[in-house]
Amino acid sequence: MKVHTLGSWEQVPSSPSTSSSLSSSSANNPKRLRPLAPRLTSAAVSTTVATEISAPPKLRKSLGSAMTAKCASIDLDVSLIQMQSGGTRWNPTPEQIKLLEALYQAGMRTPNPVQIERVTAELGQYGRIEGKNVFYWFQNHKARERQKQKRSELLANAATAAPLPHPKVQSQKEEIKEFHGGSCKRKCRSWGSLELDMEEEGPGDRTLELFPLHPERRQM
Amino acid sequence: MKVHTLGSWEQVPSSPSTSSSLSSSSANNPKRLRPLAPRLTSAAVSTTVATEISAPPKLRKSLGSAMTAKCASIDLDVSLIQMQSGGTRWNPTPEQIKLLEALYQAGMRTPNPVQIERVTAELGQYGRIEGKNVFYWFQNHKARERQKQKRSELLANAATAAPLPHPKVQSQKEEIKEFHGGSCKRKCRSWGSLELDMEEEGPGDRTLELFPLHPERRQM
DNA sequence: GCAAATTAATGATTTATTCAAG
DNA sequence: CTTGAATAAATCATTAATTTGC
Repeated sequence: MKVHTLGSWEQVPSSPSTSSSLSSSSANNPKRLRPLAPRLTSAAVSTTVATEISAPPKLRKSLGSAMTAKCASIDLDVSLIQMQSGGTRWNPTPEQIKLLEALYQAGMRTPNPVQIERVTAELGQYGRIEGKNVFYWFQNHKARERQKQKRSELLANAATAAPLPHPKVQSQKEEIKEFHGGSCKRKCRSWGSLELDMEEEGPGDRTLELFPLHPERRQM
Repeated sequence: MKVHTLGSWEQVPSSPSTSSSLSSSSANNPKRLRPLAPRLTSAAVSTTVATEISAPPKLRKSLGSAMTAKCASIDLDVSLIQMQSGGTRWNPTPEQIKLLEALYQAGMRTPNPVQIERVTAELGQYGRIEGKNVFYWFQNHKARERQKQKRSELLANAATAAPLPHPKVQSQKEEIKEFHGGSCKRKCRSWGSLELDMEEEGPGDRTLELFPLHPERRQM
């Protein structure tokens, strides 16, 4: 059965839509992380594509009214499906975070589909989670760790005034590169469909979705 | 149902864990080493987290009461993963390219899962193709068109005024920012589950109304 | 104490770069 | 050289944490 869980793409246009805002996105604010204050006033302007769903102005994740969303040609009421489970973004539980960090520390960086599946399954014990969350988490964590480090490095540099040519911390790049140069070609993450086969156990809110598409078959 | 079609992957389970051998980032490399790190730890990373998150200084949310310090262990043993290597890369046929370009010209830029499905199915008539190919094609095409344009722009500029030794551009952000700041509410592609049931070359002749690709004129 | 207004974090997408097959 | 594939950086968007006025 395939549940064509339509990509959201267009959810409930309910959110206040912080539309424009300043966006200035300050070139660089060395002081601290970007403040980035999203003005959350009720401006509601967006007017999305408006091909469908003329949802109520306000209605977040509280499925109170059943708006018969009629996207494209799917008759399922997506509203229900969507609301109950993934309307909002993933919010990791402490346990999940702990595990993820442990894995990160152990060296995991860009898990492949299989790994993602496993991790997801494991973390699923502690709360709702999908493969993409795992993937994104690693992406973001990696990037932000790097960011953090870079920042501190810079700070240290400035403070000491004695710029170390080679900071003790030398980035994994070296290592990786070596690795690659050594033999194979780039590793390739591949977008597996990698679908978990979970049934509907319980209120199950697992909308299984992972990577964008499913790879068909080997070509060639 | 459930097509565990693992995408192409090619993992050589050889790499020794290299657990936490990360070093850090070299501040500046003239050559910009490429991090790139999918050679993931394929060692069994057993992580046991027996941490009872009893009461962190700042309780996150209503964590509920079902939190019984569970112990979790994730065993990642990727050694078995060795799927058939993904072979060669997609090589579009002229027909496919034609269609893709037509779609591009018609305004398609970042197709959502459903669109990708359709396009893939359609193009599948002319040769093997996977969803990711479609996705990548649009990504690349968009980027390269932009690149091209920028280049010509720059060239024009150079002709009129500055010598401009390096063709290296660095001001693309300007434009993009402007673009975003404009008005749009980002579209959001969402990773739909979008699962096709068709085995291989499923639909011989899907009449499928061609890519809607609505004139929605997304500002993109 | 509480609820709106801010701010800090961080999840989710998009764009820019880079690598390498053909 | 062209371009499919993949990752990193930048950015947008939402949520929790914190502050503020009552």
